Amino acid sequence: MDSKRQQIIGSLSERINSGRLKPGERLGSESELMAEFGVSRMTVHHAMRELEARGFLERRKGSGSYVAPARPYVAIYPHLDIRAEIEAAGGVHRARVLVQALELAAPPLAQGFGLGADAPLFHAVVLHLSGGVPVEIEDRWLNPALLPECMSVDLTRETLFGLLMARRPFRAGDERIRACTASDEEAAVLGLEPGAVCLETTRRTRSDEGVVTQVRLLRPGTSHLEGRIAPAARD
Amino acid sequence: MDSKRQQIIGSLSERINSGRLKPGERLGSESELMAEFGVSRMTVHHAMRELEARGFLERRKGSGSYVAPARPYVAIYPHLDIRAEIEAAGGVHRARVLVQALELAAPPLAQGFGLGADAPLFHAVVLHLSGGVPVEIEDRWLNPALLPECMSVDLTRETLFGLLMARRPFRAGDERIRACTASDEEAAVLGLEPGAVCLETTRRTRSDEGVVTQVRLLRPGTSHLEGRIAPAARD
DNA sequence: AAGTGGTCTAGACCACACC
DNA sequence: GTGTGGTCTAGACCACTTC
Repeated sequence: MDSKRQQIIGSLSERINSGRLKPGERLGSESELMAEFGVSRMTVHHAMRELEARGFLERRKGSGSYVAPARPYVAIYPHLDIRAEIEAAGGVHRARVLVQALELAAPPLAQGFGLGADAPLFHAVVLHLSGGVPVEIEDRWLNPALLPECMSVDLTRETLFGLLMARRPFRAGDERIRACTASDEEAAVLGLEPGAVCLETTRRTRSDEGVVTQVRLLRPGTSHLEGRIAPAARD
Repeated sequence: MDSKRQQIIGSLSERINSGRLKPGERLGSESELMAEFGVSRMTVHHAMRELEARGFLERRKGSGSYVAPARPYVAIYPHLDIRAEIEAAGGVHRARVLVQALELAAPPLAQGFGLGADAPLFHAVVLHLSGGVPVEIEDRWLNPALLPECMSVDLTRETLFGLLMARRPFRAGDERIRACTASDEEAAVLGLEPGAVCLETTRRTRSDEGVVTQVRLLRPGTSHLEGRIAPAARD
């Protein structure tokens, strides 16, 4: 037996999802729904409040409750942690460390981190393999102040992504995906023909203190990213 | 002046976000918080209920309220109308219709739509241009029952994406991104060298009644997709 | 048995929108 | 002024977890 609140939520959301109530249309007032469902006002109120939180309704004080405009859709990709991705696919993750050093970065890169041109950045290049097959080159720059142990970490056992998530949860970031061809060196590392087609992801994550890390991920073009489509979250 | 509910929400979420309360830790009971904040139980209750809905808390009847485990991060790509995307970039959208027909689809494709092999599907191939420059080939299959006017639509004036979004009879879907090379025909249409690198997005959207549409979007490799990184939404 | 969250009520006062 | 949603209260009963 559903609670009364759930019955109201179910009844109203059905009217909206079925299209019988269209975006912009007004619902009954709390008093009207109170009478219709035979419950107290607070019960109606909290049911509608929940529908508002879920993005089905917009409520306007002094005016009424209206069906919210349709939300845009987004594609959601959970591809952030290469190790988790490989293991989810039933593979075994291995890593080969190609670079792990403190380096003076090119000025535009250093500027992105809000550091002077003479401040060294941590630079790592790691080849990730699934069951011995190369799947991704990770080329990462990192503000060493935010992960002091970066030079002593064994990157074959831990991913920088995992470390960063545990130590330095970030707030937000942006990402770009494009198609490109591998350089001779990259092709050799990934075991591809020179000039082979690749998928490149560039990502930058920020916390309150500035840019945390910037990474370029290169995958063979034969691999693909898988995401799902859903209505955009509110906020 | 914040409402009491907002003060409670702010106070509790600050304790969680600052890390003073860690995932899994127990919060005070409703009665304790009632005393701490000097409000009635219902006020505490609804504040915590909202925090639970936002994914900060987990509440267990008979046990207590606990800080929810950290949410994983995901990359989020907006689903944009190619036309809106071009215009947002200051370009002028033009379309060239290469195919607009009802066709008998290959059996695996028809099956995906839950239709018999003898049921025709709507098939459209449209080249989208920005200021005369080709930016995308849209190759779409569509259940004609869900968009009856599909054969009479002027696809140079309206995008199928826009039409479908307006009707939005779909609930969810999946999407794949990969790098590939253009076929000779595709390269000619996009104005690229034969075998040029491209970015391919394949998308399938479903409603309660089955697959609504399946589309393959092909862009020159020089273009890129832009997304953002954020904590995964609940649900 | 004691404590927890889940639900519901009846009543009250408020700020705001609309006419 | 009337009606709307926003907020808060005090009290009640319930189902569940924990001991």
